[in-house]
Amino acid sequence: MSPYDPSAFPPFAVTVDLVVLTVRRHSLCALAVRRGEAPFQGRWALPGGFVRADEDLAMAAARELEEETGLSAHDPGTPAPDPGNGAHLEQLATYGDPKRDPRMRVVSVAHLALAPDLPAPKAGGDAHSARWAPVETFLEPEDEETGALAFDHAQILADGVERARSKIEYSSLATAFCPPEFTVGELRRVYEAVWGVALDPRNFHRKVTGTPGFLVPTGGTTTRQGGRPAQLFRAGGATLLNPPMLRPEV
Amino acid sequence: MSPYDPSAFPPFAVTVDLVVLTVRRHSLCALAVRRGEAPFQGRWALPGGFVRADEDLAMAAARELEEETGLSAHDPGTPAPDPGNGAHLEQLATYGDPKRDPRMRVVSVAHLALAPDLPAPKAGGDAHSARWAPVETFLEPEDEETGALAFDHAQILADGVERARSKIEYSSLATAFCPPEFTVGELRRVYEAVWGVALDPRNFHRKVTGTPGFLVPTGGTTTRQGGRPAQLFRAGGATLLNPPMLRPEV
DNA sequence: TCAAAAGTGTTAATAGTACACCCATGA
DNA sequence: TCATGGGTGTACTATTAACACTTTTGA
Repeated sequence: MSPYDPSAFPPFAVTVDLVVLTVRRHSLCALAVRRGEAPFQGRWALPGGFVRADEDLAMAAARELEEETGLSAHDPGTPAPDPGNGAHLEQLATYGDPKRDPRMRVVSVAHLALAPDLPAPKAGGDAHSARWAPVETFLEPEDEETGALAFDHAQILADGVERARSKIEYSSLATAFCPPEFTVGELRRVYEAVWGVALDPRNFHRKVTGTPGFLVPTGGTTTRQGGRPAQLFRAGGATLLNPPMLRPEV
Repeated sequence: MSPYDPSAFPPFAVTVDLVVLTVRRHSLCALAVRRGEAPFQGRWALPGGFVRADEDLAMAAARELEEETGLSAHDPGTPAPDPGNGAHLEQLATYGDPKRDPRMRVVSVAHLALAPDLPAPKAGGDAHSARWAPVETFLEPEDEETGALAFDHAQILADGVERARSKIEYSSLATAFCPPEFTVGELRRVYEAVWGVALDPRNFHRKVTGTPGFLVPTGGTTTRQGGRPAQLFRAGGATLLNPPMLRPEV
């Protein structure tokens, strides 16, 4: 066989699908859009679309993210250039089962985006309906109507959630769910929402403030959570946490 | 825009490329094949090929692996069904820069395979030349002739090596580099080769034998490494190590 | 008898856990 | 004044790192 014969190859469509996660009201939420056409018409799905002919995969994902949410994306490597409305974006995995789309052979390169809770709902470039809902709504749907994502999107979402849950253990990625300036308590509530556990506020405080490069104080304080004023922090330069945050068992 | 219009989409070729790693003579080695045709004719490249029209991505990767090495693949989830010549195989990442192949738009879904040192060299289904070489040969090539992989394969290899290096920290994946039965010392030399560090044999022994489910003794012993006879072990059922192996700094 | 690798014991330093306790604000 | 989170101190435990020491083989 000739492994690189350019003349004879089966044609594929390539799409990007997005797992967009945020933390709202103490729970981890994902963005879903309602499908306007067959197949799976009327069902909820992950946002996504075709990769264009001249476009890199990361570019396509960033474009789709911007179209759906108004968020600009920044690469994992570089710190947020636009802290106001930037989101973390990284490639997740690729899904290529021959039967995953009933119409044709589609390979989808899924991406994972993590965003702070958006003050503006969704900047709808398109007029289609979209919503944030707790990930359990889609992963353990009680009702086909409100849950049960189209295609293999439930699997993609599950993989994205798992990636987020494990990656905040050993990286500073949890700050991607926070506004540009945030308190230690707000960061702790992100961990609690993503992991679905309760953490000791005292030990958490010592841990994150004691990890060099994780948080840098801005000098300001806030009382937006009530109680004693809390120091405000920005995300520091460190991306890898050593030692990691420990996710409680059970 | 219509995100799922099946009639108008740019056609892509989809390939799988393989980062196949093994440990030989105390160093981490990768499999490369020599390209017989343009572009990059005569240069070394990662093994790979087109995904067929009716084939899943994992199937395509397993097929290419078998064609190149004679190794059967087993999924990360399931324990090796054929401990004799099975390899660990998992998806790595997808590379889709529009210019990564000068001929046409090719999206490559890279996979990572980890195999024990093969007694038989390579079962060449094809007659093309192939070789194992230390990963540094390709990642820091002193000479274009012997190193310098084709396309973006140096980046793919670097990503695969990084994945392997980090994953043996918190999983039992290092056993994929070992024969079906192995000693603690052999497992330690795998860690040392992959990380490029020296580990304390005494603490390593306590650590791996004390982690439940990591290793199960077979009852046999061997003196194939010289010195006092060492117990033989098989890989246990555990896939996640908690607490993880710690990679020394620097 | 010696070298080489396997394996055990011990100890000091480090890091995590569980809580008692105080602080600064708004209502 | 009280409730609410923010933040510090401290004792206890678990894990790691360093290394002395014994065991069992082949040469």
